Amino acid sequence: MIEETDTRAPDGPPPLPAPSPAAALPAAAPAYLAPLYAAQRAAVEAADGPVLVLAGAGTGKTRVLTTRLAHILVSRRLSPFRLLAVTFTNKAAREMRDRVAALVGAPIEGWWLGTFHSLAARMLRRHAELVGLTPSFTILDTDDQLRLLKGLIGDAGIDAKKWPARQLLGVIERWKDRGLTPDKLKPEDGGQVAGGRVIALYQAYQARLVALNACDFGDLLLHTLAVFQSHPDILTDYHRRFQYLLVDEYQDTNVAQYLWLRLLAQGRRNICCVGDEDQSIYGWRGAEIGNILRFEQDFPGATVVRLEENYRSTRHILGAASGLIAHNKGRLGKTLYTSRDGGELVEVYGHLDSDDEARWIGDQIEARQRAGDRLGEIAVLVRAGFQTREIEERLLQIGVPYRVLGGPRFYERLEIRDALAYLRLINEPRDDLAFERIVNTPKRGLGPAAVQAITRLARAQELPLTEAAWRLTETDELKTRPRSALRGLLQDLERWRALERQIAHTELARQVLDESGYTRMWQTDKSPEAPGRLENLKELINALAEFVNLAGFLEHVALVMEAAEAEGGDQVNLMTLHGAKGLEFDTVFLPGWEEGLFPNQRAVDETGIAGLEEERRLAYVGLTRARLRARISFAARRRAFGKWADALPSRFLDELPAEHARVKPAIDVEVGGAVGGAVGGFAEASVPFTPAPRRPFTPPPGARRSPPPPGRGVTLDGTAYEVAPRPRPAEPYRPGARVFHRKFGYGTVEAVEDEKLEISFDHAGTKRVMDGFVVPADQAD
DNA sequence: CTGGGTAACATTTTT
DNA sequence: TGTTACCCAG
Repeated sequence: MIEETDTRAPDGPPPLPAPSPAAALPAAAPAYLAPLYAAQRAAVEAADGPVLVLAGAGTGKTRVLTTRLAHILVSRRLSPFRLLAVTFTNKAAREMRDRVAALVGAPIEGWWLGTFHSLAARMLRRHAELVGLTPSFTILDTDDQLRLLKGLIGDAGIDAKKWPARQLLGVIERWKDRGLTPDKLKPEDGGQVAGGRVIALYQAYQARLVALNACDFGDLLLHTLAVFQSHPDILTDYHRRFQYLLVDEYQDTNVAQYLWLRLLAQGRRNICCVGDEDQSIYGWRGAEIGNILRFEQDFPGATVVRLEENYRSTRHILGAASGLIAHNKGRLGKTLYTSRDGGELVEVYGHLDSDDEARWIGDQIEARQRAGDRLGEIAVLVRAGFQTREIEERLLQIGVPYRVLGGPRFYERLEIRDALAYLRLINEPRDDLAFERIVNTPKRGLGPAAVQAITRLARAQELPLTEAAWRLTETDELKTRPRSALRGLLQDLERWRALERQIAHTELARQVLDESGYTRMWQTDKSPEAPGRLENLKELINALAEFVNLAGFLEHVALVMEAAEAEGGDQVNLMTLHGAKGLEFDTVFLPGWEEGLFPNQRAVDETGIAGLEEERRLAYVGLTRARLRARISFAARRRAFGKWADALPSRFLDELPAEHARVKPAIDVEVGGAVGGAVGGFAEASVPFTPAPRRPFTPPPGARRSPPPPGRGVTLDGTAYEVAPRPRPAEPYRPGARVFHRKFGYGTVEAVEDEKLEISFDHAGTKRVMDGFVVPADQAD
């Protein structure tokens, strides 16, 4: 039987929140319950048994989640040790920790809170031997995985050109997402991938991981799952421990995670999952939207609570988003409503090309700034990371401060990975990947030939590379020079390992980087990025200081560490739509709504209608990030791989309800209202999958392109144009002069050499530029 | 073995 | 356009 607290609005205006069981609470309800409305309160108070909270965008999900945890702790006088809370990102985990602490009035110590991966890693450290690992196992990242797999692909004689490691790793990871270890696969599951040898490759890959005493991300879940399944006593222990389970972003869980949760929930059945099927955007990573759609079958007797009152966005934004998402099938169906009326329509702007679009975004942001808005309340949300470049360039040029969220991770940087490889190798001598990475970094004369000799011996005798290297130094196979270089490295490693027990790990790290010559390598490097790399290494040591030991730090790095948040201050936020989930801003720009880019062509090609629906959910997520205004835009041509490519307006534009969205001309023209069709009439109404004939965007009459920068190019109609640089200045520039460059912004002249200038730009580094391309700073337009 | 050169290639989204 | 992979000369 299903008990459902339903606060859905019938047709017409939303009713007052219906009285719910929660309303009958004794008068002495705790203060933290007061700000909740009925459905929220129901979600908080339905503590026992399975609970599914369907939380629409902006309905106060986080408040419900945190209050629920606080409520369980307080009302049950429960020890935090008895809680297991799973979030999707580390950031979400931190936020939850802080907010619960604020509600309870004290920091909560000792509860199991984190991502699936970090929680699973924590468990696996305790039971590593049961799956053939030691507790100090290494967690590999994508780069390591790829290098490992590349080696195996070569060994198996698979054509690496035809089967890129990336793709094969994708196949293996999707299997892992579904809980499929090699033994669970039938030969036909491999199909013709890698000439029918993927499964064998998968097997070899797993065998290598065990030999390296390593795990990839998927293994953290799968190994833990295997432990639960083969050791009921251990599972029972966890059942006893965890009285309440809480899962955020349930729509983004994959099968392996689902199985993991189900096993843990078997004990007490107190599992609360929170999610929104309309915000499921990780299908490409193996997320199964079916998990949330099926919750009531999986957990019979579940209480289902719907949160549908949106507190975030204006009616128009909500209406536009709802109209769009209504085109999806396979929903549980929620009707979000808001009591807030009015507000601006969602505006749609067409541009001639992506440069214009970027320029327009810059202008709009400056206008908001003039209107007194904070830049931090503005976000530009793009489909793919590369889109930020053009926008960044423009913002740089006009001097609008911005930050890019979710850029490259800290630990993905070259120098950090190198440094970590040293530390990993000290921590785990069997870590061949780390060994390979640093044998010849910095250069010590151990090139391909030496490495090959080590590898050959390691293979023949089934030894880790470190061990094989030791033996090799005792033979005369290597010439004396490389041999003594190798011996030197091995002795250093031994020494550092011994040192680890004696000195603080931060000091150890510093010494390792120093004595290995790694620091010196960057100090003597004169490339412009070298100073930054040294900076990052310093930061690495600082980060290290926050951990009790090296092992703890290495785990943190693999699972948690993110790029340092860009320095504070009031800045515009640039990020991908995926990265924006869970955030909100007053003003949101959504550029690049073009067929092929958004919806993304590959998503549609690879997964068909499911992919298209996921793209649509992504659009929904984007729109619902906006509190006050959302501005969508598209361009008729966009730079791709440095070349211009034509683009058609996204079919999603046609799906925006006309009463909530309006097409606006982008540049210098007055056109009244919509041009036709649902919103814009940019395209024929599209039926998913019959790629409807799409009409190219024709700019509104009178649209004026901003003047092209000096240089050569091709205009929209295909004719080549050439714009001469401005005439040479009458007076030559002198060092110290302030100048402005169209692309790089403001800067100071460092050196003058005939008509060539060396300019140190405020935001774009030092460049050499012809003087005709800059103007004195005070003459900048 | 190293470093500089050119050619080919890539862009979805991330724990 | 920007990065990486491979090739050749020193």
